[in-house]
Amino acid sequence: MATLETISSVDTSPRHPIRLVANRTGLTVDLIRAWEKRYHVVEPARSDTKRRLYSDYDIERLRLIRIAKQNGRRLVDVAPLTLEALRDVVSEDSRYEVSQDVQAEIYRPNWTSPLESSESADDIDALLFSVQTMDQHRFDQLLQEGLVKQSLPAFLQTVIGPLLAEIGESTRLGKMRIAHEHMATAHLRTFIGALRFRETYTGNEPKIVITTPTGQLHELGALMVAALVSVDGWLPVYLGPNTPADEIAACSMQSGARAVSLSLTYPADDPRIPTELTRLRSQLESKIPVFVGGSAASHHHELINRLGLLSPKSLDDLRHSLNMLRDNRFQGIA
Amino acid sequence: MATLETISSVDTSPRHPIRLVANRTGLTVDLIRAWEKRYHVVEPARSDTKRRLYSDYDIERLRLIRIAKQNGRRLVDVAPLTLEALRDVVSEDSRYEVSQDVQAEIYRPNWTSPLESSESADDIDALLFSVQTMDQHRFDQLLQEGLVKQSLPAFLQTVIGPLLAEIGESTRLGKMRIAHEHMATAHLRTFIGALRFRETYTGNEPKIVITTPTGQLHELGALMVAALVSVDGWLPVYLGPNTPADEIAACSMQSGARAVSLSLTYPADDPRIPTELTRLRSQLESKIPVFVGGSAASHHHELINRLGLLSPKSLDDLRHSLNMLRDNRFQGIA
DNA sequence: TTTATCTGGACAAAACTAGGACAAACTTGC
DNA sequence: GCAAGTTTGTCCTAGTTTTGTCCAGATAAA
Repeated sequence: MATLETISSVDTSPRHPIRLVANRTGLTVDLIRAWEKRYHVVEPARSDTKRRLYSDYDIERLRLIRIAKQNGRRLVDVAPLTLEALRDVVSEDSRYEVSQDVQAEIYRPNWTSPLESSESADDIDALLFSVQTMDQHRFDQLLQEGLVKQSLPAFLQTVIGPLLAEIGESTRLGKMRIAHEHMATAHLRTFIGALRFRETYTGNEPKIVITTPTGQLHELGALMVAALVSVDGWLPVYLGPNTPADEIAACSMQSGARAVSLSLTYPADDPRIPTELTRLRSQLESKIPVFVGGSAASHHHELINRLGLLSPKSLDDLRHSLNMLRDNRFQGIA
Repeated sequence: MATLETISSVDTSPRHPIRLVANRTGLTVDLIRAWEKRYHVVEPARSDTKRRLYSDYDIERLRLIRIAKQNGRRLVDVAPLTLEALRDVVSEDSRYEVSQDVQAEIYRPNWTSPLESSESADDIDALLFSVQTMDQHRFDQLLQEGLVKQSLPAFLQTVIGPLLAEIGESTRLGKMRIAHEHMATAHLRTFIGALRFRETYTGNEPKIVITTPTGQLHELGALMVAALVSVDGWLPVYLGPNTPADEIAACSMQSGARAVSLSLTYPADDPRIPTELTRLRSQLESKIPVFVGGSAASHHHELINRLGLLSPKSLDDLRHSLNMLRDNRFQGIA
């Protein structure tokens, strides 16, 4: 499992002119030079005409030093530190004394994947670090970057899922504040929500209603599903969290949806869940499959089987089933 | 919208005269020739009378080089790159920074007065209709169009605000289903959330923590405030809904926020509100103003006054107070 | 004829470099 | 609490490199 301490390697080849460094770090050109002159904060390579050439490593150091300064550190103190030491300092400054009354709210991952490459672990570490330091801009940046590196489904499974799990766990254990979790959740909500607009829209896509049932307030799992299925040519009818069974059924009928997907995360043992699922199944046409996923789905294994609902084991499993359904090769309901 | 990985099968047949290239790229004719002379940025084919003939490929390269320059790259560095390499460079840069020049071209806030109310009313009707017919695509389209017609603050005040009120009222009266409200809310959440990314980020903006207190689950009001204040040069630290007072205070301190803004909508008479507001005020430094807005704020008028909180009468009122605060001319707390 | 483009070169603005000055903010010693 | 020293961001000068614009005279296109 990813830890906060792992350091991701940073490119040290010198190639960036000073103006670009200023743009990226938010420092002025003058200031970067002054820091170099006085404290050798960074010693960039030079071009053959003496122009400064900075590496990614330099930029990252400057960025962190800027944050350290904002946290009240003195330049003399942080100037000689290595990148790793700087990260520690910034992290320490932003870490708060752990609150004693750790709230019982457990944020569980949705459809967590066991697969986790070391590369993704680095990404997750960087993301967690930016959450702890409340560096929102960096957090968004890392999300954008991560998405470029791999396909959307892979990104959701190897980065976003584990990230949510780690944030939830850290918050539960008191290693992270609830405020940090809130910030991360709000940004992820925006980020994942925006993903759906990248897809084309022809008007002929089969529709799928995606939401969480009454009492389930965490919507990120459902939203991930919405982003995911739109890749495979479905049009998600996304209703957000906390939708009563009657409304899900009514919406499915009005929109002519071919399927329904629900996400269960917290609380896992909400007594309303059996009632709601039963109502939903009875009001929907039987040819419309209902998928139930999320970390709390396993708590209702018996109920799900009894009602003839479907419980995909992973996001990939869900995609596969939906692809079959879309192509009329679906035999999920015996 | 285009897919993520557009394959670059750009036409390389030479056919465009230099004037057209200048118009399309935004460069001057002289400059294009100078770049060719000095760095062989593009080596266009020639007509039989020595006229330069550029291909689509050339134009695309010139366009990208112009952007790379605005991002702080030097011409010598980017001139020899292939189209693909240029795309990589530009996309890498755009993830890390927002060039002021480029941004100014894209987004010029025009402080025009809001359009006539009858026009906005038409927009709202169209939006409501698309909600009732569950036409998500149309709904998004109308939101995008509406934003183009007027400035962001005006749009939020004359369209989004009234729209939310109307949807809430319709649902309460049973004229609209809960499912419709959910769908609209989910889409608005995505839409407004994405608005914040249009703004530049320099790292020097004063911060403002924006959220709703414990028990208040509706976040759209708070999110609107976040979008709004970012126009005026604030950096919103957005925590989503339902944040305990202790967490708001801790977050304000860690992020070094200059202000806090809360949104109260439903339930209006939640008994936790007085406790939470009192706790928050006592834990925050007194120099940090707390703004309390939203439709339910008026229910707590007496409490707000007693605690020395601020209750702006409108979004404009809030903006005005924040502008004063940002420029250190704030005298809101007597 | 009028307008657009060509070549080669001149020139000026902008950006970068090095070194240093200065004032505001912050520390330290008393 | 005050004075002296230190730290730190900003600005200035002067010289160099890079980059954008302009000009003149010639040729081609409209």
